[in-house]
Amino acid sequence: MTESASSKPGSRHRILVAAATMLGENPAARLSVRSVAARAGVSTGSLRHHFPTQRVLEDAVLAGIYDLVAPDDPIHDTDTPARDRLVGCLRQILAPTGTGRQARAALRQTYETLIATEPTEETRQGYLALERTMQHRVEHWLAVLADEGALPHGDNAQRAKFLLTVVNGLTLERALPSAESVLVSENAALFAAVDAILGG
Amino acid sequence: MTESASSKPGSRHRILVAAATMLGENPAARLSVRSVAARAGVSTGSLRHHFPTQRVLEDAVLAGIYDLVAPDDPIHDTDTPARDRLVGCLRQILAPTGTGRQARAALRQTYETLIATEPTEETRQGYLALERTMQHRVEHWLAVLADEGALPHGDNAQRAKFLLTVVNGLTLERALPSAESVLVSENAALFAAVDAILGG
DNA sequence: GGTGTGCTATTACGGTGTACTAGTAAGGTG
DNA sequence: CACCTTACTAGTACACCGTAATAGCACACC
Repeated sequence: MTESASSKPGSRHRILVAAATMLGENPAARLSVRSVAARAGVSTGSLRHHFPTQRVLEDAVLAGIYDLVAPDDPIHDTDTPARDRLVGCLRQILAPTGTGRQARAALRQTYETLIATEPTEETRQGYLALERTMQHRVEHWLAVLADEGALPHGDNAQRAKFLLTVVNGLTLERALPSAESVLVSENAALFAAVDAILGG
Repeated sequence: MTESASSKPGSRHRILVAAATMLGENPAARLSVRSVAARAGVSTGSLRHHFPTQRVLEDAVLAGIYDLVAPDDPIHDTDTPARDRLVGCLRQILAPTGTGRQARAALRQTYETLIATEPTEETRQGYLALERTMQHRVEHWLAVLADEGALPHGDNAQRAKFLLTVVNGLTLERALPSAESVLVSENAALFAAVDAILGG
């Protein structure tokens, strides 16, 4: 879809892929102005022109990381490590939330239908159904990883529940104010959660 | 107990009170080397001699604050295992949320002041201060556990952030409909999160 | 031709944490 | 007394950070 855009060597795009790559290599990377600029082969001034502030850069990376790193369900892409795949899948769940105003709007939806007042039995069942599909989706991913030996056999239901709790926390935090961009800590949280599953 | 120590005008103590005072005046203060050194009337070199790294400084002042405020914190109950203690402490910050209608009311509060509309800068700063307090509290718990060897030394800030993300997820889930009692899966999630920290 | 306009590179400023060196005061030991 | 060791302090220096300001370049448009 960005074929015309990628045909142009636009440095904005290169900056984004550089930052996303760095984050992929090291989830706790700092994405400093100079390091990203150097990686992208541009100068800090150029970077600052496209992304006036660090927050803007990080949010942009966060918004675009899915298209750049996880185009579609990557659970079967055995080229990349299992943990990266699982993190990518979880991001898929987290993606529709968006950031900033969008995240608040998304939370507004669930708040008004489920929390503001005692939900009707119908909406309640609707949410529970959606939650179950999420649960099943995550469990499916875990089953795939377990089949290929990347995950010791165990209570995948409980594991999935834990992962969804983390995702819920990130969803809430996306709508809440934050001192810095959620990008880094969110990435770290996802990897920490996945490592807790895979390593334990 | 430090009466003899406080009788000596030792700069170490002055540094601690300076840092604590700054944190008292503004919970979001940065506690930079130069600022607390200037506040304490010492040089950066002197500060670095007593507190070789910034983390040591922050942990020291955090320990001082919380031991002075809450000396009977369950984190110090060395009779029970570390993971149980940490889970108990996390429960402590999860407790005021309540369950059911109460949890929805609690979430309603934060929703209306922070998410429903773009929050004012004042409320934003207020929330960020509160979040920082939580962060410091969890970091203090982790520092205590690290001191007694139950937790390998590492990036406690990131660990605390992860734990708070899980707590946020649980608070959200407390307000959402759930098929089973939240307490069971909640317990599992807390232990899973704590084990992810302690075991990794 | 001019003249904007978008993009880039360079440089600079103030901030951070940390490392290093020199100097000083105290306290023991010959 | 002299001497050395130790704890402490100050000052400076380094590398990095985010951001702002400036100047140069290419290209479209009138």
